[in-house]
Amino acid sequence: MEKNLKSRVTINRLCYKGLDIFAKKGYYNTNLDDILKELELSKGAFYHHFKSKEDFFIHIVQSLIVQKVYGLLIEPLNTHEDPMPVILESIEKALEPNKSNEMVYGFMLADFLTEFSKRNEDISRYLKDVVQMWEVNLVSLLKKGKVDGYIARHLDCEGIAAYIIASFLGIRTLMADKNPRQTKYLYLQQLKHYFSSLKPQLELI
Amino acid sequence: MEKNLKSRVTINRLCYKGLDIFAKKGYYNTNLDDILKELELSKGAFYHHFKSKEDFFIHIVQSLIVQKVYGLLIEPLNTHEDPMPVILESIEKALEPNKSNEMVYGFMLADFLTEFSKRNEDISRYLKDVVQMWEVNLVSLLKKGKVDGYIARHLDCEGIAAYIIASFLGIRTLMADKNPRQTKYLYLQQLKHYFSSLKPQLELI
DNA sequence: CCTTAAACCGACCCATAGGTTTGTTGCCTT
DNA sequence: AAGGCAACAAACCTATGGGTCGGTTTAAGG
Repeated sequence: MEKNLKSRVTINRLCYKGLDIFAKKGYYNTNLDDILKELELSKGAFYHHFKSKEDFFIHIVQSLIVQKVYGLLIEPLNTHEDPMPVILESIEKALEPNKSNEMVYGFMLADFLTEFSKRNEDISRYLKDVVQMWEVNLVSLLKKGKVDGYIARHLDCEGIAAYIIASFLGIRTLMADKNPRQTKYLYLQQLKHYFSSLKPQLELI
Repeated sequence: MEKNLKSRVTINRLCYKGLDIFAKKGYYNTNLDDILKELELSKGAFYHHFKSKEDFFIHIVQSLIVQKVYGLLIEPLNTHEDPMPVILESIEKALEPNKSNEMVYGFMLADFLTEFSKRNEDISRYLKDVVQMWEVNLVSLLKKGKVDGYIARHLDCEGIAAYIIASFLGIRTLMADKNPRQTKYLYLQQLKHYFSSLKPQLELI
C-alpha cells in the first residue's frame, strides 16, 4: 500500500478504536496496550504517529468528537421552523445507542468533561470548546425562535440553553445505571413539557 | 489522650481531609501522600485504620457524603407546604460554595458518580444508593404535592424527579468552568420556570 | 538494484502510587 | 513496674503504564 495512505489508515484505526475504548472504560482507565492489542499494533507504531497519549486524545476530540457533536446536535438546528421540536429530536437522536459500533448510549461528552475537569486543563479546554459551540448555536436558534413567535418574549435564551445542556449532561449519568431506555423516555417527556411552557401565551397578545 | 478517642480523632481528620482533597482533585488523581502530608501522618497510620484506599473512600461516602446529601437535599423536603419552592431552595443551598472549608460549590456527588461509573462498580453502587435515596424522597414529596393540589394530576412524578436530578447533576459540570455564580443563577431561574409549569391549571377544574 | 526514510516492532526504562513490613512510642491493664 | 497492644513512623516492595530506543520491514525514488 502507498506509504501516505497506509499512515492515514493506521491513524484512523487508532482513533476510532481509541474513542471506542475510551468511551467505554474512560481515558485514565485505558492503557495504550488495551487499544494496541486489539489492533495488533505496537508501541512503536503508536508513538510514530502521536507524540503522547494526550496528543492522541486531543486528535480524537478534534476529529471524531467535534464531528459527532456537530452532526448530532448542531447541524440539525439549522432550520426555520419551531426550534423546540427540532432541539428535542436532535437530543433524542444523540441519546440513542449507536448500532454501528458498540458505543454505549450516544456519545460521551459529559463523561469526558467530568473525567478531565480536574486532571487535565488542556484537554478540558478542548472539550469545553465543543460544548460552547453547541451552546452558541442553541442560543442563536432560540433567539430566532423568539423573533418568530415560537418562544415567549420575556424568557432568557442563555438560561434556557444552559438548562437544556445541563439536563442533557446530567441525564447521561442517570442512564449509566438503571433502565436506560426508561430513563431516557422519562427525561424526554419532561423536556418536552418544559419546552411547552416556553411558548408564548397567545391569549395575552 | 485516651486510645480509643485518639483513634476516632485520627479517623475523622483523615476522612474530612480526604473528602476535601478528593472533591477538589478527584479520587484517582489524589494519592494517599497528598492527604497524609497535610495531616502529617504516615502510611502506617493510614493502613492501621483502613484496609485500602477504596475502603477509605467507602467509609467517607457512608459517613460524610450520605450525611451531607441528607442534610442538604433530603431533610429539607420534610414539609407540608407547596413542594416546589422547598425543592428549589434545597437545590440552591446545595449549590452554594461552602465557606467553612474550601469545598468548591456545594457537594460533589455528580463528579464522583461519573468518576467511578466506569472504574469501580462497588463504589458506584454506594454512590448510586445515595442518589436513589434522594430520588425516592423527591418522588414521595411530589406525589404528596399532587394530592395536595400543588402539582397537576396528569404529570409523572418519577419523570419530574429524574428531570430534576439530571439537571442538577449536569449543572455542576457547567459550573466547573465559566462564571459559576452566573451559571447557577441562570439554572435556578429556569428550574423555577419549569416548576411553575407543573402547577395545575386552576381554570380547568 | 540499492539507498533512504517512513512505518512498525518489542524489549527496556522509570516514575508513580498503592500496599507491606519492620520497628518505635506511649497509654492501659494487671 | 512490666508486659501488651493500639497508634503511628518510615523504609521498602512491586505492579502498572506511559514513554524511549535500537533494530527490522517495506514502499518510493534514482
